[in-house]
Amino acid sequence: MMKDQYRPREIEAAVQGAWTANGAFTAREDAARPKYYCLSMLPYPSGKLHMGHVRNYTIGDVITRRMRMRGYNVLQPMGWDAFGLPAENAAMQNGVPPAKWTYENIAYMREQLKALGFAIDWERELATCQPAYYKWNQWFFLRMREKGIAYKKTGVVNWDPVDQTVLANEQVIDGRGWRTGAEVEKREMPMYYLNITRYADELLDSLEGLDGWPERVKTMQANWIGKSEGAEIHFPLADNDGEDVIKVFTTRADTLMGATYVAVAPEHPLALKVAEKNSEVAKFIEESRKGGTTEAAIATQEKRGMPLGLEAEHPLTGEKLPVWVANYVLMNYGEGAVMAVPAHDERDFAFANKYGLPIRQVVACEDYDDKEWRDEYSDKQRTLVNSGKYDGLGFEQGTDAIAADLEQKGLGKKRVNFRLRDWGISRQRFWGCPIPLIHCGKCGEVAVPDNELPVKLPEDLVPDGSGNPLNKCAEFLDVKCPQCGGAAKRETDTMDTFVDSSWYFLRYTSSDNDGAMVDARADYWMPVDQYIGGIEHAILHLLYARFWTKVMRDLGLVQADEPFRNLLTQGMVLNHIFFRKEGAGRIEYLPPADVDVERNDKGEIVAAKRRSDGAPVEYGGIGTMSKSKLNGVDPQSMVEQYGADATRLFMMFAAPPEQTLEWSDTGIEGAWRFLKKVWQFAVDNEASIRAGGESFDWSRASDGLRAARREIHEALKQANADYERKQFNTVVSAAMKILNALPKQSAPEQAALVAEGFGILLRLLAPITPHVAQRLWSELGFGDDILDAAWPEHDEDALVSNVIELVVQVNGKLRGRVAVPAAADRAAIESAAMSDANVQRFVEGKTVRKVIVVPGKLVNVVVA
RNA sequence: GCCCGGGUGGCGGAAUGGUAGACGCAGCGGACUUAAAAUCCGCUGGCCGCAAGGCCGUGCCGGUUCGAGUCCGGCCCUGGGCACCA
Repeated sequence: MMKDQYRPREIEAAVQGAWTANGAFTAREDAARPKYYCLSMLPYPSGKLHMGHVRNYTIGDVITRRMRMRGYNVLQPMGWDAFGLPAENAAMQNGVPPAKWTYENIAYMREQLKALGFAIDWERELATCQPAYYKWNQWFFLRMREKGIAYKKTGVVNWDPVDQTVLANEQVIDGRGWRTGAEVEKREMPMYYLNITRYADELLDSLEGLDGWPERVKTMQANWIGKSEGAEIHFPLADNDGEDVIKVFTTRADTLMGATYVAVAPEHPLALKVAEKNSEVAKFIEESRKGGTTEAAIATQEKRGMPLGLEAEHPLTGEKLPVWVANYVLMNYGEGAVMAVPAHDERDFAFANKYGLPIRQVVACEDYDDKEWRDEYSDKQRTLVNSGKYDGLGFEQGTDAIAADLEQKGLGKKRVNFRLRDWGISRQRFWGCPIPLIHCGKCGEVAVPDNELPVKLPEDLVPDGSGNPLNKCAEFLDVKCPQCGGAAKRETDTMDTFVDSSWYFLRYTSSDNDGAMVDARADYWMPVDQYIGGIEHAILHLLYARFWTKVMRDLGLVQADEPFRNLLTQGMVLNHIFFRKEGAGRIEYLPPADVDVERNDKGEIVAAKRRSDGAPVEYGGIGTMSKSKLNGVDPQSMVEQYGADATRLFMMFAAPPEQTLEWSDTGIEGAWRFLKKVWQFAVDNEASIRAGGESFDWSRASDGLRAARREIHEALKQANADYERKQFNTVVSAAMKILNALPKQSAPEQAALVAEGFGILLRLLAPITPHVAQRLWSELGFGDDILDAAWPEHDEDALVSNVIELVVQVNGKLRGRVAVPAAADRAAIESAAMSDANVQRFVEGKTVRKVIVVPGKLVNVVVA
């Protein structure tokens, strides 16, 4: 007998226990079955799960479980992105080593994931801070170093003064550190780079083949790579000690004959050299360096510059052109210098007008006015004028001809330029993967031999906030040089944590292999069939992972060209925000749970009060759940209150996966209520369900039974289509429709309907609410294990009806409904439609022009 | 400025060019209860109407079509990405 009450905690614990006991989610390579690798982005072990995690992993779990029921050999692994700054910060606060903090968080969050019932193969679990994992970061870094893909370069780097570390360009947002928000400073520092630009073309071109990726993610990557075709042009310097040529990049080489000056960036070596002797220039450089780097500042910043007192030769005419330093030239794009063609470039135009530099029109435009810019001046569809032998040529011909002449003189050539920079991976941080190098006074920089890997990070050090503690750790620092045996020092820089997450999906396939980074099992599982994660990783992580996979391919480690076949970027989880204004402009946020809300007739929030004392509270609208705004909802308390199934169900029902999701307390209660109804239905109809399992001849069933069955199969058909396009909210709707279509208290003659319908319902729900589905499935005698139950498909015969209702329109407006036999021919349908009284009213006295019949749907009578 | 999304009831959201608002939440009414909770039943886009039914309605303006939330053109608002990119 079934228990009367739906008790999720009891059910979920028991079902999860059974899964663990029989290793239900252990994945084995099996050539006989089609494989499916379903992967969610691994979490950072910050302490506890948040709702974004729950959403992410529920989406992945739903896909995983459904594919398994459809007969696929499915792998869903899990791991921890375990290196990074928060562990260091927590260590400083609590005086606990980052390792301890991290491993404790992992242990806690692992239990949370298990309590949510995800079908994860825990045998493959990894944490990127484990030596067994990062050993291969180091090993592969050395391979890349041998190939020149990893190389050392001193460069200007972004220095975050708060975190005391170097940031990648990608980690600088509006001139501020992406974590700290502190204004970034420039520093020179030797560091290691990965030559991702070598792969820029392939990374761009193979985007096209990624049909399973959202278009916008591909666009963002393409923009980031930023390929532009043009030419490199050299402007010889007339007389200058040292530098002999200014290199520029341009996409408009055809307009070279219109160049009237050359401009370099404030950070350009030439400008810096002049600044040594010219305090005016030095002052200008200093000012433009601190001139705001924020978006708004750049957009409104005036174009400013000053002459350097140098002259460069035009590469074709030899004409002497003044060299300027200008704040609108960017050091980190192209060559940090431009040839200025004021007549045909809007920025040069403004600059030339401001400083009275010459403007020379070289592209045909009628009524050219050198005081007022018009967009047609930079139109590539026009032909060259005032350009000597190049006159009359178009953009492409002109570019080709000029590039050919430049090449002959050794002063330029066609070239492709990328916005993408090489990836600087050195970090002056402790809690990261050590870069496996040794500095020897005699031998220089020496690689740690493979058989001495991994270079282990001491797990007992506690950073104190004054830089990297490895620099003070003799045990780590002092080593013998692998080449000469003399005293030497270890490199103390660690790798960017994006390195760790650039290949973890490959390690899952071979996580128990101590002797190799990956083995043949990688080629069984790769590529990942479905990857799920936040849109915030659309550029960096996904680009790095694609790059890393291609390098591994080129070093013969894997066959895959691309790591992720299908990508789903889930939307954020939002909640209401409430706050109070304290004195001195301070804002105090309040958790929504502590606030009582007053709504107007339209349901809009008009007032809010703190529950404890009734003090008024301001409503801040809806925003992403965040620690600072205190509007997060703890998944743990939801699971305790409503169960994992209800939590998962609400997450899937509240919005389609890619859209933002608004948290709703009443919404999760609705999900909970639905599961209670499902349970109650099983209790009330147990006998029918057990009795109805025999095969049944539906062709002899009553109209009522067949109508109910039709509803169920229509909902099933819709659910399957929606599962296929990953619109899980309407899958849940379909499940609700099925429950609504079933008789609440079934009579004996309804047994077959109830048994079939409820069996369909349980299997539709199994991926979303696996515990309750499993319990009811086995309890009601459908089978032992719903995990491997056959996925339900609708019965086409069930959709057939003897009588169908057609909508009748007159001139496209709904005027009536008529029931006709399914077999009715066109004439019969038309006459039935015309005989409807209301339709008659609108047709009377008018001429019927034509009648459109859409089979099974509607009739539209066109009158005039 | 350029490139992507998105604008549908009180709310979350449904609708292969064919009944706009499925499913749920909230609200209202009723049943059960001493009462409350839970549960169950009904109503619920706006306006007019006793009703039958009618008119209006998917950001705005126009177009294509027998028929447009859906397709096309032009706007407005909004979210995101990129950006003095040469």
